[in-house]
Amino acid sequence: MARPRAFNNDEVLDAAIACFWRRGLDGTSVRDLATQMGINGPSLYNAFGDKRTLFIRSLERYASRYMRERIERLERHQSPKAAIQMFFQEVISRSLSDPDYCGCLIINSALEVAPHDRALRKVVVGYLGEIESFFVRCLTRGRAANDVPISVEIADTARLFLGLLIGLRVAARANPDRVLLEGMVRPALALLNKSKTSRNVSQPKGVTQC
Amino acid sequence: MARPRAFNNDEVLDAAIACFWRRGLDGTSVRDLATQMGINGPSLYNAFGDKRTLFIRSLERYASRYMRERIERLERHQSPKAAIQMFFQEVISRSLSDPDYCGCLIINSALEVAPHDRALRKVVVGYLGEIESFFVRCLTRGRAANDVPISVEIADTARLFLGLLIGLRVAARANPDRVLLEGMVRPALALLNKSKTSRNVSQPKGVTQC
DNA sequence: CAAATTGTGTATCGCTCGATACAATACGCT
DNA sequence: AGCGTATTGTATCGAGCGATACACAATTTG
Repeated sequence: MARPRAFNNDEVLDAAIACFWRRGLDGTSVRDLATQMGINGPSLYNAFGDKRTLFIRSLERYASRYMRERIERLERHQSPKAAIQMFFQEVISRSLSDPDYCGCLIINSALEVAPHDRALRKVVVGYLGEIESFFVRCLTRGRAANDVPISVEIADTARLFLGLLIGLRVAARANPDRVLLEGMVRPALALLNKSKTSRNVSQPKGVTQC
Repeated sequence: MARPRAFNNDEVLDAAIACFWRRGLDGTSVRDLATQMGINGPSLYNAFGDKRTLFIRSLERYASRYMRERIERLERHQSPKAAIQMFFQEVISRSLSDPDYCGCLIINSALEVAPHDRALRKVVVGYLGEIESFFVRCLTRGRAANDVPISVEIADTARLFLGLLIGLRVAARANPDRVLLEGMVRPALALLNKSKTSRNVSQPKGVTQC
């Protein structure tokens, strides 16, 4: 019963995600946002409240479109162990092919905004927890399928993978070097291939296992 | 042969470090800096050029006072393997007792400024390389002392530790939880104790395993 | 059609930012 | 002492910030 919106919320949110992804919350101005979203400042405030709220909405959409998409796709189509391996392989591939050093919006936010914003910290911690849970599920199912060695302590190994993922994405922003990124992941993934009963086969160096 | 400085460069640099540590480069204003450093704006510019140059000076002093201090102290007084273990133990202890969620200035900078500043990126990458080299040295010496299993691939394991350190400090800024931080480190440090704890038999040289 | 309501576009608010102009000040030097 | 020089304090610059006032446009409802 009034004038309708001239834009689609999800489409302009994607533009906002791109802005925050590259420059962070403080590094992105409302003018940048409005320009990239193709709307005017007042329309932005009318639709999303303020910059921080727009950031929260963008972060939530990012989590769905990128993090959860990857997790659900890998869990649906891969074996538990392969899901973990391909998860890191995809992240490394993405990090190396990104000319803007964007990294991961969630992890960027964990460092930029979480320490200074209690509510946003809880949101970010929740997203990180989803990633950790993904690792826990994969490890649990992998062990049930006898595909993950008994020597792997599931809870701590999931935490290791989470920490390594964070380190990987942060390191890639400063130094996106394939040798470094693949190297830091290799010994961790090797934990999943330790032979359970007899000898194991060492991975040839320089080859990304998948 | 003129009016002398009314302040000590190192002392005010320590105050600048505290500011940048808490809020980052963009999050710290020149007014904040001047106030905390106990000097006036023009004195700051006269002594250090501009904010970015002051940040570089602060970062360099931080690297010496904190990162290199820890590395040199641990390498001097601990066995190679214990140096690595205590390194992580100290970082976790520090992260858990820090009410301001400061993290590590170098790692914070890797995410905040490195992607947007080529010169600073090289500086940060250099500092990260020093940490990686510390791990390489410890692992090399530990293996020479028969204290690190032959199964440990030194270069990649050093990269793993670097990645894990970064992930640890970033995660701690968003979620400083002892269970999480100690858990993510435990499986990595366990790599250093593999064949030792399982059952006796320190590795006879010449027997290749894994 | 007219009234009511909501989005849009222009212009701008008050504020803080990084960085300086300028004059007063305090020291070493001869 | 008194000149030369570097530092200090005050006051402020132009630019960009987040956010909004206000009039106009577009749509639904009566």
